Amino acid sequence: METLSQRGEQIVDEAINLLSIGGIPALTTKNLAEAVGVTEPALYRHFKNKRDILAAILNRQERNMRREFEQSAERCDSVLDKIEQVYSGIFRSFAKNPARSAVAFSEEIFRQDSRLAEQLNRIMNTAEENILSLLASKQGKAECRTDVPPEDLTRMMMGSSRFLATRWRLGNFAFNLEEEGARLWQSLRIVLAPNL
Amino acid sequence: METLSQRGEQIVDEAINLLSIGGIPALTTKNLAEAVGVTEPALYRHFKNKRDILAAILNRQERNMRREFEQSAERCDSVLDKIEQVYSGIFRSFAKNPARSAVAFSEEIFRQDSRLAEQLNRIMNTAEENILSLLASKQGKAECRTDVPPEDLTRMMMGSSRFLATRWRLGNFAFNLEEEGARLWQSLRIVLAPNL
Amino acid sequence: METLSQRGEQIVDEAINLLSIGGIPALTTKNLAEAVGVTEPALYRHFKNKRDILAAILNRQERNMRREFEQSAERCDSVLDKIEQVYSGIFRSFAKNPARSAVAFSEEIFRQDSRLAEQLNRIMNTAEENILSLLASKQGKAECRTDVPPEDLTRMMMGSSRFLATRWRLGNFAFNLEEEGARLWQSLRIVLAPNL
Amino acid sequence: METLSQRGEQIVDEAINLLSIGGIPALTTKNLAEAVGVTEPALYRHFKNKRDILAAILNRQERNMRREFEQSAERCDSVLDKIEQVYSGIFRSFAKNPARSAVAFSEEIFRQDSRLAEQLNRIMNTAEENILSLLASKQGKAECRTDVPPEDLTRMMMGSSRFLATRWRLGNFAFNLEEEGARLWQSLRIVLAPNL
DNA sequence: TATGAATGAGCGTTCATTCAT
DNA sequence: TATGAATGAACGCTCATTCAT
Repeated sequence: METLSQRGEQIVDEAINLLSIGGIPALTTKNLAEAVGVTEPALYRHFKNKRDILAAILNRQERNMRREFEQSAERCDSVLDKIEQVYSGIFRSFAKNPARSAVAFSEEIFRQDSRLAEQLNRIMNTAEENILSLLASKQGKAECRTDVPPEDLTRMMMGSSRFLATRWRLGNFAFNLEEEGARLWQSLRIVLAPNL
Repeated sequence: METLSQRGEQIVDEAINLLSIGGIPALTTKNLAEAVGVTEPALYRHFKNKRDILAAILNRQERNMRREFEQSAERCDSVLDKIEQVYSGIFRSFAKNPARSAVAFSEEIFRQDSRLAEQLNRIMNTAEENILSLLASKQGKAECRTDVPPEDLTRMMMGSSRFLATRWRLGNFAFNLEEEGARLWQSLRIVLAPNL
Repeated sequence: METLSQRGEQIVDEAINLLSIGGIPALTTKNLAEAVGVTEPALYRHFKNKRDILAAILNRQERNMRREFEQSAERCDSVLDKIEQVYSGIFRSFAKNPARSAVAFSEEIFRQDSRLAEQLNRIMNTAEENILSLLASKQGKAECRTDVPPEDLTRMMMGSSRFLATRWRLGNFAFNLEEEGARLWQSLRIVLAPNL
Repeated sequence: METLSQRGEQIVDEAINLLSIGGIPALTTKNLAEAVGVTEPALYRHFKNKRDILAAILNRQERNMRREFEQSAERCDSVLDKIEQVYSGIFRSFAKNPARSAVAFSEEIFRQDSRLAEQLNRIMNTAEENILSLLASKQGKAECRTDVPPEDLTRMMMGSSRFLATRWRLGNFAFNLEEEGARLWQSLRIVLAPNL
């Protein structure tokens, strides 16, 4: 988790960019060097190998996710508001830059390498735990039904949100993700509302 | 959609196998030919190119999915039972052959090629529509709450099920997918139950 | 020089066709079989290998050339008329089917194989000798200048005609070969006319 | 038309060599790399692809041709001398390295690719125009007959010279090209001499 | 007379990475 | 901190040809 040089950050920027635009196949050292404006060997000044670049992408992802949760925590009181805000934020950023959403769904690249897979798993765990701890709070229990385990509530929220985004990507961004996402969360709130 | 020769089917079998074990990077013509027990050029008697092999994998996937829905339709009366049965079937088959689950989550490989992406999208559409039409039936309306759009109910079912499988895969198959899946569906049934 | 079966002739037809349309790279056994409407191995019923197909093409070429000279010999009295007629016939057939002219200029393919090269050389020899013997005849001597060796006169006629066709091909058939060819022969007749 | 690195020039050298010795079939990246003494990928540091290597060969050809004309222009006064010198120079270099002549007659390889074909056409155009402009000069008009269009005179000179070389190549370099070439030009000079 | 299935050899090209400077 | 030059390994694919039927 050492901090990166400025060039290092730029490399990660461009790597994410390439991943967005052309998927894994586009993330070659050649393309990356070109995008950064240096030669290929220069990349190896900043990262031991390509895997480390992928790891750095995940680090960035993790940091962003953490920040998202922290910010939403400060902004509102309602637990469900906090969670929805995180997802509506994600939907908004995807909608603004559809290609960018590719990165979030590139699990399969990272799964090839066990260290990266673990890192990715940790990220999803963190997200899940964030939500779980919100639901477990006193306020969380007041806002949500308690007749089903909070783990399953979490899965419904995260799962349906992710699923919506997946469908949106696969369907070539044909529908309005933000609107549809808002509608989905309306439904989630009804469905997950406290039992009588 | 022409039917494949026996060799053709075998090639698809082995392709899925390779994809399961090592992901896309493992699905090379060399590995595939070796797995099938022929030389590389022999593959090209049965498929025009590698893309067509990927397309055949998706075809297989589609066929399987359709069959799953048809079989479950025959077996039980309850609409929710039918849907759950499809997913418990999937969970069971994943559990039996964890590596195999990779194929179901290889969306990003297929997204690189527009024709394949469309095919994949169609598959997911079909699954979604299958569920939607079950929910839209008279019996479906009786078994599920009607205060949220059926599209969102579908997303919750599909999304949370997929999410569970994703977590299972990312966590290296550490928990019992079938059990946890059953538990999830118990929760789904509670949450999606008719509003009094 | 055994005569070919009907299928054999058809194969040569289509081989010439392929050569015309796409040059040497297009003359693959796969393309050829497809054009003929059989499978690849079927070609080997009629020819021992690809080289023999090329040889058959040259045979065809040779036969055509011979016929051309024979026909022109019958038709007119003037020696120069006879020669010009052969070339204007060639120009006409090229103009009618420009692609076809490719075959006549595919020397380099044939040169790779010594047997084919020899065959090709024999064809050109025959043409040259045909012209030479016409020039050597009493009438030939009357119609042409005799202050330069007839070999060189021949080279000028054949060379400039071939050169014209080459330029036409390289320039993508941009000018009217028949017209320009007629003009060239007008000049040739002036230049080669009897001295004083 | 950027200038090549030293390695780049060496690659072109060896490419021409291979083309000379074994024709197009011999000009494979594998052979070329071997001839240069590097591995195949190294070629791609200097040329984007094989086509660009072919283009570089043509560039070299073009440069040589231009130089030839320039040098002959400086050396003598007579227009016909200048032209003959170019061709006797070509004959001499062919005679010195017979295989090398293959490159000059590899039109059909280059014709397969439209960009290369155009380049080749431009080369021949340049040669033709060089000669034409010499003939069109005041001195040219004095040295050559004017009762036929200079275009046709050019065709006779270029055509018969090329034809001689073609026959020489096809006949396996059996006769002395330089001598025979000199004889041909003697004849050309007689035939193309001013009409009294 | 033809086919379906396969093969050995080879193609041009790209990959991540290294080394000397 | 970067570059120019190169590499081993692999890629997807096509070639002419053969064999059993």
